[in-house]
Amino acid sequence: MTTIHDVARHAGVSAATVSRVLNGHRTVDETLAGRVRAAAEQLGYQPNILARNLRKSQTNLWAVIISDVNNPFFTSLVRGVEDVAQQAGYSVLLCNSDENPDKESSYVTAVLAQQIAGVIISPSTRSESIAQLVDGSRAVVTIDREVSDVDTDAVLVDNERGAQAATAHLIEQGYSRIACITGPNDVTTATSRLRGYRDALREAGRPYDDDLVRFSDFRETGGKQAMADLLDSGVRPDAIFATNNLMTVGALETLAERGVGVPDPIGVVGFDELPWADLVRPSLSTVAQPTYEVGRTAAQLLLKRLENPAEEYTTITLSTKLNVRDSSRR
Amino acid sequence: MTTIHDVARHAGVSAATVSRVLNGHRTVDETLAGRVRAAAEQLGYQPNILARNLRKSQTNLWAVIISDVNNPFFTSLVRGVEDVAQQAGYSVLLCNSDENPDKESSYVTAVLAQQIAGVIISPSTRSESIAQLVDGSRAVVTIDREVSDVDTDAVLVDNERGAQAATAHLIEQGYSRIACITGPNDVTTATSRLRGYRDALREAGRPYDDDLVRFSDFRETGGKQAMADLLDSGVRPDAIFATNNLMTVGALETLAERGVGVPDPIGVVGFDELPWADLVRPSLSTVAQPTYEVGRTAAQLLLKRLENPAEEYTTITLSTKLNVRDSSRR
DNA sequence: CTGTTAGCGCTTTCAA
DNA sequence: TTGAAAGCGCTAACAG
Repeated sequence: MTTIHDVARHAGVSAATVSRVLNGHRTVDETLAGRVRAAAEQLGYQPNILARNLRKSQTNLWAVIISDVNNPFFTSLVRGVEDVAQQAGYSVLLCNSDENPDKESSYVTAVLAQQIAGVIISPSTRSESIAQLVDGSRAVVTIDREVSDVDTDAVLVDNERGAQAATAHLIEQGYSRIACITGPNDVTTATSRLRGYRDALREAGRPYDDDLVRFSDFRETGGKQAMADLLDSGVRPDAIFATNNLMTVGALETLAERGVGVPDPIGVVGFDELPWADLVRPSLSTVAQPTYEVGRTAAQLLLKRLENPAEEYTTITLSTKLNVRDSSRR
Repeated sequence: MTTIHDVARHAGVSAATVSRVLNGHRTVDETLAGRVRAAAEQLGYQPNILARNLRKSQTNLWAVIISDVNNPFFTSLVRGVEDVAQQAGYSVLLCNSDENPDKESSYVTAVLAQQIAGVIISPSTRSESIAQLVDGSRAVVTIDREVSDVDTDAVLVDNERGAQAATAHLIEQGYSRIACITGPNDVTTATSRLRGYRDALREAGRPYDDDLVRFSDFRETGGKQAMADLLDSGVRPDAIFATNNLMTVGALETLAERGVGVPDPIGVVGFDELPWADLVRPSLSTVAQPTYEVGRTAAQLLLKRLENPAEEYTTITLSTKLNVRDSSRR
């Protein structure tokens, strides 16, 4: 293995100069710099990243902490992060927290121990982990969910507007008893989307009825149960707005099992695009989030933060897009 | 930050002894060991992983090099790897090669430079990258595709049997002009699955007709085009066996666009399970691969290899499962 | 602008 | 069984 000293000897300079040239630090005489670059090239020199890491007490790694790579919402987000990271010379560590605060916290500990440069995290409900990261002076960007108590850069999506558009669309299609299956009420995405739903009802002069709302868990089984419950409880909804992709799937399962027709008698719109929304019959109306863009944007914020740790924190909110398909059109 | 020396001083021993105790090396007097552990506990000592990495010229990182996290086939595989890795104290770097040998090779270079401990890779067609990894004496496990020339541990799936079962099922359902849309003929998964298709025809005493076979690219657009081509070319297939998930989606798109009914007049079976196979109408018959298990198994092989680099190479072949649903039942 | 020097914190010979 | 000491390869403070 060729080291920086080999290059130095070969170029007739000191190791420090080689380091300066290769890292673009300070100004180095062009003649020397040329000799160094030539020597490095000739010897096929590859800097030892581990040594650099130790010296700088920092790795060239990012961690992305999400609840589950199996959720298509996250895969394309991860993809967006990775594309930016790679270009900037960082590698991406993948951490699945499974919405489990303990698992999340154990990853945070690992991140701190590994001296990861930066973290992009979709936080679970507790904010301690985030605080821990910020205290450990890691660059942190939160995505998807808002965190109170702790200041960080953040990339969010306009959940309220998205939910409002979805609900307004159902109203406009003539549905009158629109139910909402949302997530846990301590998760901001769940409450924002519920708020959008309520706003749309109010704007249309429709009553808001608690009986038509179910707080579930953002999981498939939860959506399935909530849907069954809505059908069984006698509230007779004629449309469903489900606030994430997994619960939408669950709701559809119940409807299919019971032989209830979509969009008639029951219309469906789900939050989150699904790769197969166009393929199902009827095709599924969704509120699409720009997931790849969320990942890209978060990565860019992280990059900025690493370059300039003192800068003001930024929150970027991206827009959703309502994709009207057959499941809500009658 | 507390270092190993702090612990040593606090326990009244040398740093070397602390290291030995904490790594379980050699035999250390139980009294001293106890003092060391107590001191470490008390000071909240966390070993500096970066220093250890440098010293050992190796990280506690694994890389998973796949073509694209957006493909559900890979997400659950990655999940399987991560679950094992985390338990064993490794972290997982995610690398999307996009089936692009250059990108793959650039990741391999990065892996070598980062001194990653082990690599799990779904190799593109060229085997140079694998050779490079093996030469660089990284522990390597290949998955999904067979690699000639280079010896590694491997986890495969019984593609031939899976394809055969799918085709036999179509025959049994009374389809007589069964087409096959397969991948590039330099990719082993494509050729194995085609072989299975052919075997099934032969066993049933059916003719094998080149005109009913299309070599495509394992992508959605490729499957879409191949399907269109089959419909337009006058060969009049009455069933389709598509050899991966993305091409199955493409084929279904063409069928939907043209208003061709499934399973009548055309039956469809796809290789690879899809999370929504049950949700589409008609539900989609698939050859399911145990993707999570593939990931788990690969990770376990990697672990073994790291423990004992000299061991014989193993290839583990897992079985597929035919999930018969409505798209192939008439 | 360049070189010397001093570590980063750990593991692992080597000698006791 | 234990400790002293060396050094992994790099960067950055300092001196020239």
